[in-house]
Amino acid sequence: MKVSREQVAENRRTILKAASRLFRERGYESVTVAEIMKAAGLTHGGFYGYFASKDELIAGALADVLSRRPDPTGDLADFAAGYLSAAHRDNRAGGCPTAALAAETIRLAGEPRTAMTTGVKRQITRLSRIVPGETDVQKRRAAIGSWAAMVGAMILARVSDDPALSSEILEQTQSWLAAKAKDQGCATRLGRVSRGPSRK
Amino acid sequence: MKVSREQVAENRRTILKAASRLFRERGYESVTVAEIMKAAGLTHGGFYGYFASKDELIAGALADVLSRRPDPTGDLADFAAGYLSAAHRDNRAGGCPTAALAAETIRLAGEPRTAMTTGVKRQITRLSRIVPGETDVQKRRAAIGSWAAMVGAMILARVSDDPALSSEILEQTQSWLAAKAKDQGCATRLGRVSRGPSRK
DNA sequence: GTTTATACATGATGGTCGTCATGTTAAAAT
DNA sequence: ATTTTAACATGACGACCATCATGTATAAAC
Repeated sequence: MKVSREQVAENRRTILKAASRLFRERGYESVTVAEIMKAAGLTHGGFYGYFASKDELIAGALADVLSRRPDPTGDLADFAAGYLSAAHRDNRAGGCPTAALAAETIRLAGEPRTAMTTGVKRQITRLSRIVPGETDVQKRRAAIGSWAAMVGAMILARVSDDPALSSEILEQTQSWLAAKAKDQGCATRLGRVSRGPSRK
Repeated sequence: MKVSREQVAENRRTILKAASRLFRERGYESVTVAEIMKAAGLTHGGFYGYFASKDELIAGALADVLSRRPDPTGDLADFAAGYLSAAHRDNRAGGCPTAALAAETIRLAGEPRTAMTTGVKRQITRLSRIVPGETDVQKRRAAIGSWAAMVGAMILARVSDDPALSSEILEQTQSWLAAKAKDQGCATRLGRVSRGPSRK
């Protein structure tokens, strides 16, 4: 049975969304085409009317979810509090695609890698607008470091099967980022980082 | 043909080592038992004389490689310089098992998760000995934050198919960690982080 | 030296999954 | 209203892979 044009467009969006959620939750490989189509309310055979291959779906789903990522608002502490929350940790399917999929995407080439790279660039640019710092160079550095710390902390918290450790990673990384932000101001005010007390 | 006792012990080590390298390079799922055995110089049928299943091999290989991780020496800047190097980025198979496998291990239960959790705990403990800070609480926080940042930066650098961005992530995260370490000293010297200049 | 136990090679098996061929039905086009 | 087109359901195909059964040759035990 043929369906309407709008239905087709909606089906495509539904497939992309279902794929993105399943991939974030279980990775690219263990999720099957049949499963994605079932989650989208269709049967597996119809898949190839929408995508030429599973690889193409991966590229499409990744580009889609990354392009829809909301612009961070507020200051870095606000953003970090939301990102490094237990709710986010426990919501892989609906959470940050970078934390969920970057490590797997390393082994892919072409479109998925490029899509993820674009996502990293954009996130760095956006974060540099909200991190503290006096020069653009400083802000970009802080954006890169903070983003790496948040993504890394989320992965470490998720992999830890000790709940106390998992929470500690989220909380302490947040405090550490906050402390770093304040110190950054302090150090620059003193006239340069290099004037800080020397360590061995 | 039966082989000597020592040969058996060596074969087991060879299998674990080959598995660990292949897993770090290509992930748990896409690596086949036959491939691991071939890399170990054996045929696939013999595998089940050593391990009851591929899952058991995953647990064994992960525990093995994590337990052999060298203790960080020198100060944090030294460690970060080695960790956040282009050589490490380009050597997944021989590099940090956390950066390569933590994200995949999230989806596993039981022994592999526990092994990875133990690895995270140990690394935090070890890093807290070399990070700057005046109290144990501060040092542990810095160890957690720095470890998260290093693991996250390595993943982001590896996934970036733009070489300039990839290098920038490694270099700037390193500078950022160094600046943070110095500031941390500065801030505490000033008598508490909370006395830093207030931001909005 | 003979016997026994076992590590491993070879090959088979069953299940899973990506992909595709075909048929059917309903939307578009005329 | 009729024709045409296209979306999707059903089912099949072929490849891949984890696991296991069997045979064999050699180390270990006696």
